[in-house]
Amino acid sequence: MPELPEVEVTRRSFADGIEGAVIAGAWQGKPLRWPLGAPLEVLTARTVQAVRRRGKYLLLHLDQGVLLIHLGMSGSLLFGRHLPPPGAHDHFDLHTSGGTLRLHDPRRFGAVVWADSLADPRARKLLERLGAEPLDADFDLPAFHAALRQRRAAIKSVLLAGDVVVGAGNIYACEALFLARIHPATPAARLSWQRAQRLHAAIRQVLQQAIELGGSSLRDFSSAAGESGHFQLNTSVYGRAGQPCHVCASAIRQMRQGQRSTYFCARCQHF
DNA sequence: CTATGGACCTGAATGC
DNA sequence: TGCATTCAGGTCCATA
Repeated sequence: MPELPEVEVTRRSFADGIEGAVIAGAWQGKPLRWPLGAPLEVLTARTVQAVRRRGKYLLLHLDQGVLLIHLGMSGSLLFGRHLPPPGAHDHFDLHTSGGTLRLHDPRRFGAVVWADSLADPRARKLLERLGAEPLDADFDLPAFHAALRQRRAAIKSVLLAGDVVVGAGNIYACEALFLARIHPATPAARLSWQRAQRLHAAIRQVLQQAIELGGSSLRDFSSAAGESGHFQLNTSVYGRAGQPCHVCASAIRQMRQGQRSTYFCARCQHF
């Protein structure tokens, strides 16, 4: 479930508990998407100074170096003082004086990567192509519109690529386009200033709202501790193929764009 | 350079 | 019931 809102809610859920803690050691299970890039021992005795987020990456700033964590498609983090032994899909444990941070990731598209600093080529390779932070001031409309004008690809694909603006994955890209009443297959370059403005606002609104909703739902997810606890998505279009549009009641449609499902309302969303 | 399709991996849901 | 196919919230990489 990790798009920007879920990553941000996850970050907030353990940042206070781990900041200032000292790492006692770390454990790795099966390989993740990329190797850590250093012996596990580089982490030992380091202090976690801050937990930040860039796009869908979590950045654990240590007193020496930085740990980049990505949740991939199926990853989630658990933080606690007394975790059970790692299960089949737990692949990384960071033991600290404040508790253990555990990466659970059945598909293993996630990653934990160590770098000397954010200037380290290993970190830069992962972060340098990322687009604007949608909830920050640097996500400004003129730059957004200018970037879109240079892309002939479908706007949905451009959003997913994450090099114009980060954070909206398959769910929230569909939701934002619905809110902005833009057809997902519209070439990005064809969006007028006004429509880019609607999309700009929609992206922010959808992500911000999901963070607020995610807070309560994730809390009950962690208390369920591995139980059914799937949090309820309140979507307008995503996953609603065939169901009536909440605005116009026509059936929500599903199509394929770049190997991903896109959901949209053909009546509300225009080219 | 941009755009597109394949790759990575596992489990759940669907289809015959 | 059993087995095969499809699909899933991401993104890097090779290829046109």
